[in-house]
Amino acid sequence: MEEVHGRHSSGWFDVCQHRRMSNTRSLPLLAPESDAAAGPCCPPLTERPFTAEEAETAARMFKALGDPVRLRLFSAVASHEGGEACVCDISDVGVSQPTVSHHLKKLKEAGLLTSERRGTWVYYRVEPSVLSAMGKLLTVAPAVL
Amino acid sequence: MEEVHGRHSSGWFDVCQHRRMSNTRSLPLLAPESDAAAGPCCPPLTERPFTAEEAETAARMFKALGDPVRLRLFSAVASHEGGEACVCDISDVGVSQPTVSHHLKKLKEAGLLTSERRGTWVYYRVEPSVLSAMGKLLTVAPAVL
DNA sequence: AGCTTGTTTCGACGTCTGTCAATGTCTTCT
DNA sequence: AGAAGACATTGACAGACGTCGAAACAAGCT
Repeated sequence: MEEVHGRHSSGWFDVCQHRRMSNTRSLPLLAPESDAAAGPCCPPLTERPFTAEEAETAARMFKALGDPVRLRLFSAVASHEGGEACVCDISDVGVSQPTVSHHLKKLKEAGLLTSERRGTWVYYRVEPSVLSAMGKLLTVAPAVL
Repeated sequence: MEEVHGRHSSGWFDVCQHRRMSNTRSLPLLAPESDAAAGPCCPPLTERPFTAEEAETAARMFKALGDPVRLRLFSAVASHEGGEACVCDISDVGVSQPTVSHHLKKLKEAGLLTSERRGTWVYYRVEPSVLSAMGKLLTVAPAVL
């Protein structure tokens, strides 16, 4: 058996790689649909003091990324080819597999990831609108001072 | 007694307002100095999977902003004129004064704020290098997919 | 049908976190 | 010196959180 890369049994990896190009749909960058956490949440942090509601919303996203394991998982998904990854490809973060699942669920609840089951595997994708929203949040206004 | 805005005794508020315009210095937007938590911590989230160390570092910052009260405090400081504010000007976030102090300490420990005592009051400033570092973190690479 | 593999859910445990009242420290004013 | 105001620290407590093993669920394979 040619052991390719670690603790997984042979066979499933190529399948994962093979399935990779099945979604060429462009992600809805600014589609404000039903999802609550996503979308146009808040102004830049430096523009004006946040209201209680804005802070509640934005803090949810920051909190989701405030755990090292979650951050690694999120980064792994975000940097994966096609912008998606199956759990088996990213669960090498030093914690048990149920814990990985728990964190992925948290990221999903925070609106940062979406999941889809295709056959045996579950694929996670980043929600790009949220990413850009958070980027805007941290935009330092050029000529504020 | 003219109850102005809640649970604070009268008198100190207007004094704070008066002190407010005493600093017109422009903030060093990209001064990379000695501070440990700040500076070049991590690549963009979408570039490659974070290592354990990178995740640990970046998660600390996200975690610090992962609380609504802290986020309001940080936003209040960041959006204040001159980029700094005394505690008395931003402590109207619905929690007790010790709790405000506790959160400001957390933000300071995370490297997001610095504090300086001037006379009776303590002024908090944002650490701009950290802000821009977090902004870069959330940069979505243009042509990744 | 049974077995195997990938993933989620459940239940429990210890730790961390946000909150407050009470107290302490530092500074200014009288 | 004494009093008062601004802010920090301490101690305590309830709730949230991260973690795991065990069990459940889902899909493919023999």
